[in-house]
Amino acid sequence: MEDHQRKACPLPPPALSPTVPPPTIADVARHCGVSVASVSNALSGTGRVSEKTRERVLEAARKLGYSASPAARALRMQRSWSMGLVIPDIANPMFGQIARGAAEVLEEAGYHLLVASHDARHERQAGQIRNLVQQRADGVILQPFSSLDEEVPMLARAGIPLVLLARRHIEQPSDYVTIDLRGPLLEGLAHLAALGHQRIALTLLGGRPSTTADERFAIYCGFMRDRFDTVDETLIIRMAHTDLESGRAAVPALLAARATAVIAANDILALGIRDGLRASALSVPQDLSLLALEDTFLSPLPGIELTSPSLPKQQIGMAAARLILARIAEPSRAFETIVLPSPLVVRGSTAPPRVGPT
Amino acid sequence: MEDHQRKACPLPPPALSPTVPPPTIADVARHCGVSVASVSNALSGTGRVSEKTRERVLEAARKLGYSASPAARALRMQRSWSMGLVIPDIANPMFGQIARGAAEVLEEAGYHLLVASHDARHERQAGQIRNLVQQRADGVILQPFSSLDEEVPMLARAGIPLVLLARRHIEQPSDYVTIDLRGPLLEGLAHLAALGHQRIALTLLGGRPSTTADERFAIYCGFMRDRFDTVDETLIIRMAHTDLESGRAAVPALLAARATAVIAANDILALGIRDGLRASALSVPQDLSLLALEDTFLSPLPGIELTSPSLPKQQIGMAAARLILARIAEPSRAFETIVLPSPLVVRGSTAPPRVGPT
DNA sequence: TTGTAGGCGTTATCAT
DNA sequence: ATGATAACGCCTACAA
Repeated sequence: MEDHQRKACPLPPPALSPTVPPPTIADVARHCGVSVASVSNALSGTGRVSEKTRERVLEAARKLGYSASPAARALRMQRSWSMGLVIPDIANPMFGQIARGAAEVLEEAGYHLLVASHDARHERQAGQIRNLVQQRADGVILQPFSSLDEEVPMLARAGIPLVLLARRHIEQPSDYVTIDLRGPLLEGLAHLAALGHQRIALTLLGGRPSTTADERFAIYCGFMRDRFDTVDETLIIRMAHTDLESGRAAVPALLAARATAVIAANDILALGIRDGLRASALSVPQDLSLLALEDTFLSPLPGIELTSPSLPKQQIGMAAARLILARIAEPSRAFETIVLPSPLVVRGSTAPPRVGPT
Repeated sequence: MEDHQRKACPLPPPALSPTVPPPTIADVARHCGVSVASVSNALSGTGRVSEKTRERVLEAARKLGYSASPAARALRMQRSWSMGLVIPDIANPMFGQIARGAAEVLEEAGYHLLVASHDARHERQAGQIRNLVQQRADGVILQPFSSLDEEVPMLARAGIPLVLLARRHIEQPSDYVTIDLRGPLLEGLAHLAALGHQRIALTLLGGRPSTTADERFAIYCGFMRDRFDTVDETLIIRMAHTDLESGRAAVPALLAARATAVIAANDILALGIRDGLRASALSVPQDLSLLALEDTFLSPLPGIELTSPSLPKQQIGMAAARLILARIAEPSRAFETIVLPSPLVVRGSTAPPRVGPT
C-alpha cells in the first residue's frame, strides 16, 4: 500500500495541499462508458439496470473510491440526511449513552447525528434548535428543558419531525419516549417500606414546569396514603437543580423531617445528600437510606453503590431514533409514546432504619 | 467490502412535509426588488453593496426567516462546514467535555461538529473515519486507538486536515494536542515521596502501541533512580485495559511488590484497585495511597476523593478546534503541538505510609 | 435498458 | 453598485 521507507518527516510532506478532488459521478460514468443516470441507478439500486452494467459500475466506483457528494445529494433530494439530538448535558454519561443508542440506529438508516447540548440554559436550547432548523435537519430528538418551551412548536411549524424525551410538551403533541415513572418509584417505595421505613422523603425537581415531577408526586402520595394512611408534606423536598450542591442543601430539611430514607431524583443528587450527611457525622445507610431514581454508571461503583433503578439509556436512544424514522417514512401516522421499563437494583445504600418503626 | 455508499431510499417520492418549504435567496431578492447576487453579497458581507440595499436585504431576510441552504452552500463552496470529532467513548464524561470545548469554538467559526465514538473497537474507528471522509468533513479531530492506525494516513491522503489527541501517529506528522505527561507524573511522584513513600508502583497501559506509556515509563525510571538510586521493575504493573476489572486484577501484583502507593493511569482504574483492596480487607489511604493520572468529574466526588491532576478537558477540545481552524486557513503552515498543563490536586486518597520508611 | 437534460439554491465571475 | 449567468454534483422524469 505505502512505501514504508519514509521515516521521520518533520515538515509538511509534499502532498498535503495539492490534493485531487474526490471523483464525481461523471468520473465513474466515463470510466466504464455508461451514462451518469445508469451509474446513479446502479448505485442506488433503485433503477432498472442490467446486471452486467451494475457490476461494471460497482467495480469502477470501488476502484475510484467514489462516494456521492452529500451536499449535492442533499440539494437535489431536499433532505439533509442529518438528524438533530438536543440533550441537557453532553458531559453527562447518561446522555452519552442515549446518543450512542440513537446514532446506532440512525447510521444504519443512512443518517448522521448532530449532537447538541443545551447545558440547562434556555437560550442555548433555543440557539441549538434554531441552528438545527437552519441546518435543515430531517428530524430532531429533544429532551426539552421544560414542558412549555416555545421552541418545540417552532420545530413543528417548520415541519421538522420531532421526538421528545423524558417530558412531553404541554400543548404540542409529538412522538415521545420516556421511562416508566410509576413502576420504579413504587418498587423503591415498597423496597424501603419492606425494610421498615415509614418516614420516606422524596425529592422533586421543581422550578421549571415539568410533567414528571407532578406525576411522581401523585404516585408517592398514593402509595403513602395507601400504606400509612397519611402523607406528611414535610417529607417532600423541592429543589430547582440537580447537582451535588443541591443535594447537600437538602440535608437540613431531611433531618428536620426526621426522614429515615430518601428517594432522590438521580444519583448525582444522591451523592450530594450523602456528602451533606457526612458533614453532620451521619452516614448511609446506617442513619439514612438513600435511593436514586435514575442511575448512571456511577451507581454500582465501589464507594458509591447506590440502590437505583437501572435506566435503559441506550434503549431510550434507539427507541427515539426508530420513532423519528417511522415518522419520516409516514408523516401522518398517529403519535406514539414508548414507555421503557427501569427495574430497581438494590445496592448498599439502603438498609433497615436504625430504630424500628415507632 | 459491502461498501454501500448510500442506502436505498425507503421513502415515497412525495415531499415529506406538508409544510411550506424554507424561503430561498430568490424569494428574498424578489421581496426587495434586487438581484440574487446582491442578496448574497449583502448577507455574506463580502461584496460591494450600497448601505441602502444592504439594509433592505437584511430586513427582508429577517422578515422572511431566510437562512441559506447548507446543502447548496456546501455544493457551491466545496466545503461542508462540518468538522468530525472521533473519540474513544462518548459515554465517558471526559470526552463529553472535550466535545463541548471543541463545539464551542467551531460553532463560533460557523462549523458544526459531527461527534463519532469508536468505543475502543478498531473496525468502528475505521468506519467512523471512512464515514467522515464520505461526508466530506472539512477537518477531523481524532483521539486514535493506537499510534500506528492505518486510518490516519488515509485521512491525510484524502487531504482532510487532521488534529490528533493524546497520541501522535508513528509516521504521519500532524497537528497535535496533548497534556503535559511529565509535569503531573513528576508532581505525583514528588508528592508521594514527600509523604514518605518509597515503594511507588506505576500502572502502564500496554497491549496497544502507545507513545504515552513509553514516555511515562521513562519519566518514572528517571525519578526513581534519581531519588532512590534504583528502579524495582516489580513495581511496574502493565495492563491491557483500563476498566474496573483491570484495577481489581492488579491488586495481587501490587501486594506482592509491597507497594505503599500506586499511580494509576486514570480514575476508573484507581477505583478498581480500591475495590480489589477492599476484598483483602485493606483500605485507601491507610494501607495504600492511590493517585490517578487522569481525572474525570468523579475524582472529587464524596466517597471517591482521588488525588489526581485536573485534566483541562474543555481546553483540550478548544485547542484542537483552534488548531484545525488554523490549518484550514493556512494549509501549509508548520505542524503545531500544544501541550496543556494538568496540575495535581491532592485529595483524600494519598497519605503517609502506615510504616515509616525502612 | 440506457441516455439526455433540467433544476435543486448558492456563490463567484463577469458584464453592465 | 448591480445584475445575469455559469457552475457545483446529483437525481430523475422523459426520451430514445
